[in-house]
Parts: sequence; structure tokens; C-alpha cells
Amino acid sequence: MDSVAVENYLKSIWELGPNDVSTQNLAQHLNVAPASATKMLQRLTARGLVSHIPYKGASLTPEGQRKALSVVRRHRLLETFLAQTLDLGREQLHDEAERLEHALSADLEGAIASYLGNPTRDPHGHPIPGPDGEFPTDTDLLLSESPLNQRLIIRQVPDRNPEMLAWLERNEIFPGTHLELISRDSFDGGLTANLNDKTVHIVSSVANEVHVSLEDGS
Amino acid sequence: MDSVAVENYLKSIWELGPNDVSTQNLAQHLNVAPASATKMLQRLTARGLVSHIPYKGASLTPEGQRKALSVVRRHRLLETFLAQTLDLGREQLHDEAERLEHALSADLEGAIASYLGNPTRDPHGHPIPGPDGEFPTDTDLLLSESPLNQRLIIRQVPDRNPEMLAWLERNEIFPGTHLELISRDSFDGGLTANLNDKTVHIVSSVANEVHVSLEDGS
DNA sequence: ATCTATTTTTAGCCAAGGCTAAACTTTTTA
DNA sequence: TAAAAAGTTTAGCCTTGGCTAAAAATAGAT
Repeated sequence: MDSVAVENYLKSIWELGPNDVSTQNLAQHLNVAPASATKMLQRLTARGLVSHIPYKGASLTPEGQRKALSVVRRHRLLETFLAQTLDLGREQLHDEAERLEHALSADLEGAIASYLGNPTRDPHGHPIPGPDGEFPTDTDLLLSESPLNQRLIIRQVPDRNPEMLAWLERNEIFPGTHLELISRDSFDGGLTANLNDKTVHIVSSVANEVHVSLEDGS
Repeated sequence: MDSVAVENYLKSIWELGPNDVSTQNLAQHLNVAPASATKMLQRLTARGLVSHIPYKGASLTPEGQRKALSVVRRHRLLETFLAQTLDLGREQLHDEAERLEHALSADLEGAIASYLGNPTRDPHGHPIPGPDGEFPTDTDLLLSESPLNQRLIIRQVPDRNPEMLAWLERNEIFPGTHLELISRDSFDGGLTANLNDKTVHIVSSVANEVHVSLEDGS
């Protein structure tokens, strides 16, 4: 059994990947000192879960990737389960799942998955990896790179930024919302969109975290 | 925040109490070496959660008791929640809750409790402590000490002994089951009971773990 | 091409929570 | 009541996963 710390490192490397992840980046993401991250990367490399090239960066081995995706699967299943049974706000879900994910047995994971009908998306729209570590191919577009004047559907919103999530929620932007981009500011990448007959301005930091699909695409 | 280990020690001392708990007893219950238990008892005493008299035994301080009951509350709420939403066997519940209990935030605990309507018993019939550490007074009788020839109702079955639980399940003995004791073997304390028109023999080790109430009592 | 700033790693420290072996109490038994 | 047995604690060690400060490597600027 992997410790909570090991699971969190693997998950973070996956989230920051798939390119080589820098020590600093990883340390910041996990709220630890860079020296701590270095040490852990060495341990994970020794265990064959990570390949770390000193002064270069780290990435997951196939084995490490499998384990990372298992954590992600548990996280997303838990978010879905909690959203469905209790009704917690989308902001609360992330934090709770973050703790519980490390305590979920394979059996319970299975029971939850089949209770939910083996969902492929969590409440934020994020794809849920399969039980054997397959990651569903994700054809969603970044909102920041989507075409103007086409009907779009929101597919994914971020889960680890409560302020951004609250803003999105206030503007009724969540998976399933329909919208159409009106204009894109060429200087700062800000967007103007039409959504439920209202006009919203979406700053680029937000547009980079939201995924959409074209209304006719699958 | 208390570590998983600290929470487990407190819970075990509570489960083995309220009399002074011996080092050996505690160590066995937690599957650690006696020396490890001694060291932890010293740390817990320093933190004011336990009062440990060397060579005598250990007991919980009021503060320690509050924390222990908080773990027990989380455990039993989780068992109830999992039993209600997924349908897991009674044997599986214990192990899953055992892991999850340490990862349950106060918020989620509250959400689960109110979703369940603030239950006072878990699926094994064990009383669920209140949010402020009150332990409901438990007037149930031990089956081994119950009178003969009276209609009884099963109230509590053990949760940490899968074999015993499976035997009980096979004989349809779980909270809510009605039965009547026919005779008690004065030598080994074994019981003969009438239950759903069948006669069952209940060995004393089982009768010591099952709680009942009289059919007319509350 | 060198000097400086940034990033990364190493070295050495700490606390938690395990372990075993040895020492010390307490209890039991002869 | 003394010797043996059982239980408990101490001493010393280990791993994990943090930290800081110092050293080393890389990247950037002059």
C-alpha cells in the first residue's frame, strides 16, 4: 500500500505533466519545500514509479502513471458519489474527495462505481479513468481556443480553485451550459460571450481552465 | 489535527475501557508491539489525552474521551451511510469505515448525519455518539445475561468479528430479530433459543457479544 | 565568455511511529 | 517468602516525510 504522501506526489506529477515536471513546480503544488520534493522524487525513482533526471525534471513511469490514475479515479468517483447522495456545493466536493481518496479500498471503489453506473465524468466534467488505468480520450477544446460565433457547450470546469469556481457558478457556467463566443480581445485574450441571453466577460485565466465542445460534436 | 495513529489509539482505549487498559491488551488490539504502545501512551499522556500510570494501565482523560467518541461517531455514521446508499454486507462495512473515519471532515460528518436524519444506531445496532461527544445511555442487556422464556429483540451485534457476524447472519440474528431463550447450560453458558420457529444453539462467546432488549421495554 | 541569478540538490536535523533486545516491576507459584 | 514467569518499560535503532542552510548546477545577462 502506498502512503498518502506517495499517492499525492504521483497525482501531482500527473496533474502537472505529461511534460517533465520541475522540482519547484511540484513542490509548490504540494506545499512542501523543494528539498523535500527532491528527496521524494529520488525515493519514487528507486521504487520505479517515477523517472527523475537530476536538474532536468521528473515524469511518471508506466507503473507510476497507473497508480496516479488510480488516485484520480478514486477522487473523481468520490466527487460524483458525494454530489449525488449528499448535496454539497461543487466547491466543497474537491476538498472532501482529496482526503477520502486515500482511504478508499478497491472493493468500495467498485461498489461506488457500479452504484453510479460507471460514470465517465465527475461533477466538474473531468473524465474518470477506468479501473485499469485507461484514460478516456478527451476531445474537448479549451474555451480560450474555441471559435467565435458557434454554439458551444461547457464540458469541464476546474475543481481546485474555489474562487474561480464560485465565479463560474455565479455566472451559471458549469458542465452543460450553452454559450457562444462573441469576441476575443487580441491583447489579453479576454472573451465576451453570450450565455442565457446575458453577456459575460471571461478573463483569459478562466478561459484557460474551462473546456467546451461544439454543440453538434459528440 | 490528530494523526491516524493517535485516533486509533484513543478509539482502542475507549473500546477496551472504561477500566484501566493494560499495555498488552492495547498492543494486541492495535497489532503493534507492547513497547510501541508504551511509547504512544507516554506521548498521549504528555498531550493530556490519556492518563497512564506506569505498570498500572491507561485511561482516557475527558479530552481524550471526547476525541475517541468523535472517532466512534464518524465510524458509525459512515457504516450507516454506506449501508444505506451502497448495499454492502454487514461484514464489509466495518473495514471500510475503519479507514474512512480518519478522513472525514466535520462538514462532511454533519452533512452525512443530517442526510441520515441524525440516526442514533448504526447497522449493527451500536449507539452513535452525538456531535458533542455525548454517549447515548445504553440500557440493552447482554444476551448471555437475559432471562429465559421472555420475548426478546436483538439490538446489537458485534462488528469486528467477521466469522461471528457471518454465523449470526446465517442464523438470521441481527438487529430487530425476535427470539426467546429456552434454556441455559449451567456449565458452559451456552444457550438454546427459539427464533423464527427454529431452535438455535448459541455458544457463550457469541451470547457475550449480542445485546437485546425485552419486547415490551423501549 | 564570464558573472550573476535562479533552480536544484546535498547535508544534516527533527518528530512520529514502528521494531527488538535488555532491564525492570509485578504477579504467581512453589 | 523466594524464585520464576509474565508484563512493562527503557534504550537504541529504523523509515518516512518534513524542514533549513549550504553547495552545486543551470540559465540568463552583460
